[in-house]
Amino acid sequence: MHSHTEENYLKALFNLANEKGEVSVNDLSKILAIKMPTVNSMVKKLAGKKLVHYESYKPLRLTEKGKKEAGLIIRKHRLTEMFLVQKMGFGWEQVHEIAEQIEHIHSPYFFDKMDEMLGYPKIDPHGSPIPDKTGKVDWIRYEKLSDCGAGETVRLGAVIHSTEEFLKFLNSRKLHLGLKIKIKSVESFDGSMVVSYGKNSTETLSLTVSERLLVEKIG
Amino acid sequence: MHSHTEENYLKALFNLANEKGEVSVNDLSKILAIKMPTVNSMVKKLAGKKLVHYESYKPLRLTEKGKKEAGLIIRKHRLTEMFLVQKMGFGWEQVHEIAEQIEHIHSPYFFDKMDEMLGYPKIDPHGSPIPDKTGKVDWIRYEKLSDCGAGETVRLGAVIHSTEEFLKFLNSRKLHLGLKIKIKSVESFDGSMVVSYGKNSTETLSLTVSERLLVEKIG
DNA sequence: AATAATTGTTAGATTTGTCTAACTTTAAAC
DNA sequence: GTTTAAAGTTAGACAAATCTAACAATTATT
Repeated sequence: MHSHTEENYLKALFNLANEKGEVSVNDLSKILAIKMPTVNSMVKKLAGKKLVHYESYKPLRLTEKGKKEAGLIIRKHRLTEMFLVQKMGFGWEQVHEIAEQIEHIHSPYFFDKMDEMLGYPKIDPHGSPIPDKTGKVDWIRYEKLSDCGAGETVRLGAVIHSTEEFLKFLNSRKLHLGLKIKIKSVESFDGSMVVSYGKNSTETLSLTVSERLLVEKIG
Repeated sequence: MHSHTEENYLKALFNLANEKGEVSVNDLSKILAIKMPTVNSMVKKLAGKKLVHYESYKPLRLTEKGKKEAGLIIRKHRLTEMFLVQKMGFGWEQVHEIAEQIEHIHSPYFFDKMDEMLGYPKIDPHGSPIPDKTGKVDWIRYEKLSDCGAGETVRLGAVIHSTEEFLKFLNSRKLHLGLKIKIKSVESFDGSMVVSYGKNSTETLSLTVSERLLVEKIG
């Protein structure tokens, strides 16, 4: 089908589009750690395959075909992460690197089997939605914890920009998906939040952290 | 570490050496479906990395380093096959293609976890030995069923040249590892064998089949 | 032993994905 | 509204892994 390399470009385009809206050659270059001229020639190649809409000096956009392909790769990535956590006992902070490689495996049976064993999960271990078999993503509308106010109670639904570093930090604070969090107060000058969750503990979360936690309001 | 391509050459060299003793550029070329000049330049490159002993017009030999690297790749392949069969419910005829891809994943944790979940298996689903963590293989000395005689009773220990086609054939005859087989007679003119196993069944196995079944004599 | 067939090697072209250097266009700053 | 900075593009080089064509060495055949 597509090369390992092409798949990485598609995936990066997909993810960047969902984070920032418009995607530039420069963004792609930074995220992939590949120089701009290389990216430029590659997106032209992808445009030739009708995976990307490309016009000089204009933002990059995936075609419908490109979105579907990207969605299917991300599906493999997220199913793998879920499998690694649920069936192999890895921590949510350990699975990205491995899934990054396994997502390129070509074998419908393999991923279908994972899906089946996992009971057709809708989200991955970080709360991100798993695209369906057509590559379509069912976006869950969460809001950032940082956009919530004092007195509100929320449930932690997903984590974004989930680097190993950040996930280890969350582990150390016993912060996990599904956790009910009460916002006690918000410091207006630095945006830090005092919250409580779990065993009566009281914790302070910096804005850097609360911006990366996606929640739904409850009660 | 090494490229995907290099790993495939090492694995092929290792397997060929264990099947035929000496390995030629031509053998490698055929097994990898890569033209001889390409193979020639590649083995020189591997020689440059001290993985292969190379001299013009002489048979190819893996160095100790090469054997170790190859053993570790084969370890990953066979652990994966075992995992797919034991933990994911695949049939022994379905796992080769998938393992062929997963063997190139770089992640000690991933394979260690498989190993642990499987209880540190010594053989794969086809009876081939799984190299240890240093890449060393503990060869099991089986003999071919075709080398056994009438009246002998044997246990099926391994299958060689196990293509999907062949394994499906074995499935259809209910032939599986560990099965006790009694040799009733051997046709001298074509080498075919009349055997019995399982539920009193009587089967005839062609030489083509009995040459690919490795057994140990029992009682 | 001479000849034919097979195997191995060399040389040079091709593709993919990368780079650097130089130039152009668009956007930002003053 | 110039000028400067950032982003984008073009051109050309390069490494990895492949190929074909031509030639050389070894092995097999008669």
